[in-house]
Amino acid sequence: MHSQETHLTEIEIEDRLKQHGYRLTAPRSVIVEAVLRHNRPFTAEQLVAELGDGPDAIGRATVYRTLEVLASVDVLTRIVSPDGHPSYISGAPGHRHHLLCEECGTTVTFTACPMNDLIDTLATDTHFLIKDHTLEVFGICPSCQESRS
Amino acid sequence: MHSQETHLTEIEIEDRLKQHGYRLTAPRSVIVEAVLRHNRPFTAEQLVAELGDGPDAIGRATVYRTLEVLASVDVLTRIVSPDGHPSYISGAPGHRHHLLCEECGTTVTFTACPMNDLIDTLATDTHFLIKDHTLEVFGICPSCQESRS
DNA sequence: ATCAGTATTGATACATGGTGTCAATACTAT
DNA sequence: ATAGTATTGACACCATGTATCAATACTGAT
Ligand SMILES: [Mn+2]
Ligand SMILES: [Mn+2]
Ligand SMILES: [Zn+2]
Ligand SMILES: [Zn+2]
Repeated sequence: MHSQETHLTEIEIEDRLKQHGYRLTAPRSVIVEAVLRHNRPFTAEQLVAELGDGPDAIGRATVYRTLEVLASVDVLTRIVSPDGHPSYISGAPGHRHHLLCEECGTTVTFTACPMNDLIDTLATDTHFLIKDHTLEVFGICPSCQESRS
Repeated sequence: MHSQETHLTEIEIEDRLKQHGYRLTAPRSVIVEAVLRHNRPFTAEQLVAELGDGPDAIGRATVYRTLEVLASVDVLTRIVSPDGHPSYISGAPGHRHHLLCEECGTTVTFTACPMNDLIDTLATDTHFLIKDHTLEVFGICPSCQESRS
């Protein structure tokens, strides 16, 4: 099966931060909660807008830094769309790719990676040392297909 | 074979522009020549720096617009690296992907696309209408591997 | 519980990369 | 040669992200 609904809980994520040597702070908790409220890709600016106002406002820089941290700990994937606008998708740690709806942002995560064979071929053919790859798939989700016709 | 050295000539590119209804202008010719001088990924700003000075300086906006045009005509691939910085790679039109050296930018273009099978599976599994995909591979080229040890 | 050391925060200023406007100019088809 | 329109480029502007740095808040050790 491709789809994979598993998300870590807030506590699991905060443990993970600690395990990686990060401190547990109030702003980070707030950001983690906000991240978990999203089940679609969101931008850093969206989060800034959500959290950057009111009495316990969180600074723009902190939001950006924390998103980086969460990505480095692998509970967040930073995905750069072809038009160059980066967005974040939360999910369980591990190698994963995404199928995104271009209209509404609905995301299907899949862990099947078709690259393994190709990588071997490329390595022997080119003598490159392969380190990494990006792979994202774009389309229209069933619901958006309907509301089109 | 994966590697594919084919590049269009300046004249072929300009014909292609005409065929797509674009006018042939002096700035565009200059930009096409500049693009063809690069055999590695380059950024828009690099080109602005190369062409934005001197007597026949080309405006920043024109450089950006022309790169867009060339990409839309498929003689240029705009590739957004994971850190979000876009760069351009010239090449012959058609479906293609790239293997890039993270150190020196050396690029191997390949037309073998491992996505076809996966796309079918994803489509039947998720009922998405698949439109597009991005796939880029990163590594270290043989020459840069040597100069490391 | 207190403390010292240090990671983190957030205000601010700055940098980068890219876009919208619009009058002037240059193509191109006729 | 001309008319019509695509293109140019100066300019101002915006959006996204980063460096700095003094103030604050964690954390582990005592
Ligand atoms: Mn993969
Ligand atoms: Mn492909
Ligand atoms: Zn949709
Ligand atoms: Zn290299």
